[in-house]
Amino acid sequence: MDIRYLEDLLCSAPKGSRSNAVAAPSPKRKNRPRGGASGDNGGIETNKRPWKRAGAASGPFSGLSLCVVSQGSVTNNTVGTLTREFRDGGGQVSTHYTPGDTTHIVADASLAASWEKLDDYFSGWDDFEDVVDGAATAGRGRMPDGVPVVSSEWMSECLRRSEVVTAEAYRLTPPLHHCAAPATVAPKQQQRSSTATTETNAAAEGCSSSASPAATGKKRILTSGGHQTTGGLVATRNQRGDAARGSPSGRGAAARLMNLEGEVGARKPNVDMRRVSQGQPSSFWGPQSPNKEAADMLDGLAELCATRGGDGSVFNERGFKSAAAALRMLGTQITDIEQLKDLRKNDPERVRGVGDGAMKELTAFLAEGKGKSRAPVSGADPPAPEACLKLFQEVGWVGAVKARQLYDKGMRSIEDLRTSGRDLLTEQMRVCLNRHEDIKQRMPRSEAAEIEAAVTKVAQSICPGVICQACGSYRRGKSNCGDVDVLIRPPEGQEDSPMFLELIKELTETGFITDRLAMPEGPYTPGKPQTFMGVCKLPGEGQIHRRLDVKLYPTSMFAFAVLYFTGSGDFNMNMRCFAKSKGLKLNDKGLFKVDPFSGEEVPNSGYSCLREEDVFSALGMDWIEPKDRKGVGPASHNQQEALPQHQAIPMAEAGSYYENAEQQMQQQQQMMMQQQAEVFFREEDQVQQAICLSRGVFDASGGSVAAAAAGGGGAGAANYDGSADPDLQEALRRSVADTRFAVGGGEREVVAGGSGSTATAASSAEGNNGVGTGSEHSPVCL
DNA sequence: GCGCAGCTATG
DNA sequence: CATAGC
DNA sequence: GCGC
Ligand SMILES: O=c1ccn([C@H]2C[C@H](O)[C@@H](COP(=O)(O)OP(=O)(O)OP(=O)(O)O)O2)c(=O)[nH]1
Ligand SMILES: [Mg+2]
Repeated sequence: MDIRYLEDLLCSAPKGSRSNAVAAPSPKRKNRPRGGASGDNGGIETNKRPWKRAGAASGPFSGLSLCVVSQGSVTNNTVGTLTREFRDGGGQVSTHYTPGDTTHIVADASLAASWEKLDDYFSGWDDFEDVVDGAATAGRGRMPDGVPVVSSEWMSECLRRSEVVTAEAYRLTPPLHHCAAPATVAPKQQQRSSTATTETNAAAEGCSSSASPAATGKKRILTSGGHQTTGGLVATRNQRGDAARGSPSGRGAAARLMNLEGEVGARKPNVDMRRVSQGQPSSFWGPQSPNKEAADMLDGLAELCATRGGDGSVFNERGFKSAAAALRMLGTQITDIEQLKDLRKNDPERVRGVGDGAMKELTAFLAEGKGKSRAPVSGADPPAPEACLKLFQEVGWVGAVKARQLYDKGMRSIEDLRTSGRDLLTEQMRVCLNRHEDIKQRMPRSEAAEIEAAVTKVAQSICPGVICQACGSYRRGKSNCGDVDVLIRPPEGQEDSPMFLELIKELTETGFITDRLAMPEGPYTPGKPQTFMGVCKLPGEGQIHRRLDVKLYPTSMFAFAVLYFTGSGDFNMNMRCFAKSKGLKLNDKGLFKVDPFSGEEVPNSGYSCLREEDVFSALGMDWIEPKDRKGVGPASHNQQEALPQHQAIPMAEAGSYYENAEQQMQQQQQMMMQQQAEVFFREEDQVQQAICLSRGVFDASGGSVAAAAAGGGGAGAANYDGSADPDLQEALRRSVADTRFAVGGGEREVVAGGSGSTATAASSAEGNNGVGTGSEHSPVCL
């Protein structure tokens, strides 16, 4: 792939004459593959060191005195975590720079990328005096000399190897011809318009931190609004490597756990178990990864793949994205392709996602003097074709193919489409074109709430007892939403009412719904989910059109539907992949067994889950808050032993397959227990624990790997051979504990029954009112 | 060389 | 079936 | 395109 395409794409400026041509970037991004981790920022990173409880002062780090320069709450971010670990290892860590004493300065993510910033940091220290417990008054003005300034990766590495690693490789490079410090936002005011093009999780107060114990105490975060680049430090190449790759001889419970994990890891290197929802590594370094430019370049290529479309483009897009994400995760700046080659050879884990394709692009990129912005080639009069394609695709329902057709017919701008292209478009495209200026904007969260309420009101008037819930980015707590995704559940027993069509009709007649993009097909079948997609507008002056999706599901599917519709898309992909690796199929209607021979869904094998939580449990997963449902990296990165990648198992090999499965069972069970224990004991998992406890779930799981699982809905279950079935399935279910999700306390109260069976006593009545699942918005146990 | 989530509506 | 979107 |  030629980089010049990218240049064309990126550099073509908005045309003066043609008002609508090549406009500002729009949020629209469709038809993507699974994302290689996008830009979310997540939570709490955890990690344990073997010497944890060992007496301090004599660890591997005695004699070191670090000055940690961090932005955000140090106690809460990962630097904080690293700090504690480091102290446990005998090192000294403070936020003060003490000439003559300080041996290393550690800069956190937010400061690592720019020397100037770091310098500012030292001069502006006063502003940060509430960081930790010190009126930090350090070397004002200039950067101290002689003391190495390193990225926090250095700390991670030291901790990982439990020895003092040379600082060289982690030194932050001073000269740094200053890669774009783009009108850098002062750390203090990071406010952003609520209708920005990027969503943040800034319902933060409401739904996030509630559970982070360390946060409560003293420090408040610097930024007022949500989004702090929370010094959210992590042991970058996160824990997995650290833990499994068994560090030194461990002691203590924690260490034991880790070693056990290591054993498992011996067979399956990737037993991270903790990641997933939480820390979103890709943005770990925030908007200022040392490799931002290179990563952006790769992301640009990804985008380019998408706009050009074609066979496999979806996967190309994903590929570039994951390479970009990997690069962003690197704490050290790559200035020479050789550095990457080394990493790929010596520490492949850290650069997972960067393959030959990306290497090729990076070679070219680095060669041509990175800082130097790529030739501002185009921007010329004939708009770059790619730019046009991209522009057209910002209109709903116009994809790569249609965009090219339009281009071939001479269209060059939105305006062209409006004046002479209308009859080239489908009805859906016409609607989206009409409303384009409105629809392309994201709406503030509050407006999404109003829209939800508007729908709810009418729905309830038509069908008392109905439940409506906005899902999607709204339920994930985002501060702005691209559309509103409303889910509807009629009261049980009324699944056959025509309320859905009535609702749409009513909303249309009142003028709330202005356009229809898609409606359920044909003759309507009771008990079947129904979907409306369209455009709506709240009454009143100054309101603009918004995309609205409404879906109705019967009660038996509702939990699955909520899970699906809450997303994120990446999260769904990962979770479904995980389910698949266990021989199951998860979709918006249920969780089913899959016949390993045919690859088909086993009839009547659906698990009965009335609440979202039941679905997590059924998969052996710990609950994940909606706000944390981000999905980490492509599932392919975790695929390692995902059993039959899905090909049906040939009859001939069935025997050995079963044997294998059976064998695995024992050790798998053990593994399960370990994990349970891990979750139970690991203090960093207080969050999860708290949630579990509050849900009254823990009692049910006390080690009992029991129950559940078993034959799905008796009937159609084992139709490919009753023999080893439940066991096989059990084995399948347990066999893959991959890194996508923390696999926790067994099956708990879920029951795998025929789809009909009203799931077991839905244990805790409250269920959802834990931390911010958006419970305040959820009228029902989800 | 294979698989990459799983599904719906439109034309 | 291909395309686009959730 | 990436991992296996
Ligand atoms: O490829 C996809 C796209 C979406 N979804 C699910 C998850 C997603 O959260 C939900 C709603 O889709 P939407 O496109 O509205 O995404 P969102 O998460 O709500 O973000 P936005 O704020 O852009 O609407 O549908 C998927 O499972 N797969
Ligand atoms: Mg949405």
